[in-house]
Order: sequence, then structure tokens, then C-alpha cells
Amino acid sequence: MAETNQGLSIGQVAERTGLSVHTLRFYEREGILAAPVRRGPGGRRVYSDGDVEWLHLCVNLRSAGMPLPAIRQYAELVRQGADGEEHLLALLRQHRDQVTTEIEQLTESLGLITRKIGAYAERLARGVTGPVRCTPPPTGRPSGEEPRRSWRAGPA
Amino acid sequence: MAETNQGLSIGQVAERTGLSVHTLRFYEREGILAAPVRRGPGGRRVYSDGDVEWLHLCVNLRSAGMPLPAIRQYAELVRQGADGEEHLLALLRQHRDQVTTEIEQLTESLGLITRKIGAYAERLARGVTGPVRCTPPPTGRPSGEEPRRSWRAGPA
DNA sequence: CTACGAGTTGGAGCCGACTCTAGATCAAGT
DNA sequence: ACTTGATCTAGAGTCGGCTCCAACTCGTAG
Repeated sequence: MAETNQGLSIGQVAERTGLSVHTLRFYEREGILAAPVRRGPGGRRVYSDGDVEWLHLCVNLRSAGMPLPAIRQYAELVRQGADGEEHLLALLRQHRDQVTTEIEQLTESLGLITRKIGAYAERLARGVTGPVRCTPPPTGRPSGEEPRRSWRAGPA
Repeated sequence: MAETNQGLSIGQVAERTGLSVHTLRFYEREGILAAPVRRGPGGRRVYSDGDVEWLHLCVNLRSAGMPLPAIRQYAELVRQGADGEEHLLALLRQHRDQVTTEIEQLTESLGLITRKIGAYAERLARGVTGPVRCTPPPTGRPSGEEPRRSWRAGPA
């Protein structure tokens, strides 16, 4: 396990990050990587452990719904080193809040669907038929509410 | 409050669902609506309260990450009435599970990012500089883990 | 030397979910 | 009658995030 191998091929990295080789190249083109990937003889990408770690983080951020532009921004800040650290911290905090509200949203959704399941299951059990009155007590949002434009991160 | 108005225009529905008129027409074309929308003189759409309720549900499902094909399927089952109820219930349960694991995922992500924030904040506080060792104790996922292919619902 | 498999590049294509355009029609107000 | 503004239809365009292709280069094994 102490095998801190110095240099992985794109295929190997694909394996251990769960991303496809296509996606890895794509991310690189998109400036998602914190540092430019080293190239071995023949121009082949040689990924360091740091790269892989970074990619794991990216996968995490992605699966938390962070769009590529935001990740790129993050990467840029990391590249800048100390200069961007404040900003970087702010970005992370924003992301955290984003995820938090996302979780709240989903939890709410979960409640709704669970109620619906309950209603349907009961109806089925007693053989009743007809449409189910589904929405819970009116949430009191008459209008003027935006449909939740996820994220937002300045253009590259 | 007792104003159970019989028939809303597309614009009014857009207002109270948060969807754009474009999207409303789009959804209709896509077979997302449980019942065909009535048309008034001049061929204009006249939405019933039931339609609006249904749309609210759709908005909810969407924001919980359910893709349109799955919602269409749902709508089809509702159209079939009693015949599809078992299936419908199954679909809802699947969705619930989906959302549940999604929440788990996000919660995990949240933990990671929170740890990172802690690390960065501390470093900044004490003026240290340099890259942060970010991944938490190796999660023990050496490879062979799919990158989480969300949903899946049969083709239209 | 040759063949093969894994890499490389740039660019095209695809999918989901909207989003917008154009041109016609309609309903109401002045 | 005319204008304004909401709707209508059909279809094209956009955007994010991949996904795949063609054509070429390596390194190694036979």
C-alpha cells in the first residue's frame, strides 16, 4: 500500500477516478486541472499522485453538483497559490452553502413523495380508485419565485 | 380564497408554477401532462386547477432530479388509471430511494468540503502557505466504482 | 520488421432540458 | 379601426457535459 507510484497513465487514472479517458482529456482542455499534466516521452500524459488526488476532489465537487466553470475557477485560484486563498476559501464556503440548501430541498421533496406513496399504498390496499389529491397544504407561494437557478459562477 | 377559478391561461400558470410559458408548451409536447389541456375558443390553452397541481408535482420531481422521460412514464401510468397503479407506486418508491441515496451522497460531499474549509481556514489563520493535503483518510475505494450514473427510465 | 494495443490530437456529434424566433391569430381597450 | 399584448404553431438554437471518431505515434513482443 506504500506504493506511492510516481506517474500513472491516463488509463490508470481513469480506472482509479472513475472518469473515462475521454473525460480526463476533456477536463484538461477545460482547464479543470490544478497543474498542467506532465508529459512523458512521446507526449503522453503522466499523472502524479497529486493530480489523482485533485481529480478525486473534482469528482466529489461534480457529484455535489458543482458545474465545471466553478471548478475551473477553483483550479485557477489554486494555481495562484497564496494570492487566491481568501477567495478560494470563500468559494468553498459558497459551495458548502449550496450543497446544504440542496440537501434541504431534496429532503423536502422526499417528504412530499413519501406522503404520496403513503396515500397510494393505502388506496391500493383498500381497492379504491381515482386520482389522488396529492399536493400537501398549499405552500403559500402565490408567484414571484424563481424556479431555482442552481449554482452560478462567473464566466471563465 | 374560495376562488377555485375554472381555467387559467398559460401565462397565469407560468406565474404560479415558476415555469416559463415556453416550458409549459414544451412539457405538453413531451407528454409530461397527465391529461391533455383543454382549449378555449381560438385554440388557447385553458388549464384546470388539477393541471396546475400536476405541474407543481412535476416541478417537485424535476427539482428532485427526476428526468423528463421518467416523469412522462409517470404521467402515462396516471393516464392509465387503475391499471397502472401498482407500477406507479413502484416508480414512486424507486424515486424515493433515488432521492434518499442522493441525499446521502450530498451529505458525504458536505462533510468533505467542510473538512477542507476547516483546513484552509486554519492555515490562513496561522499564515502558513502551500498546498493543502486534502483528501480525508483514504476511503478505501481503490477502483472499480462507477461514477454514479443517475437515474434511468425506459425510452419513451 | 511488423503487428498490436494503448496513447495522442483536434474536432464532430449527442443528449437532456430548455429557450428563443418568426409569423399568424385573437381579445380587449381607446 | 387600430394598436397592444398575450397566445398560437413549428422549428431552430443554446448550453452543459460528455462521448466518439479519424488519423497518427509509441513501445513492446514475436
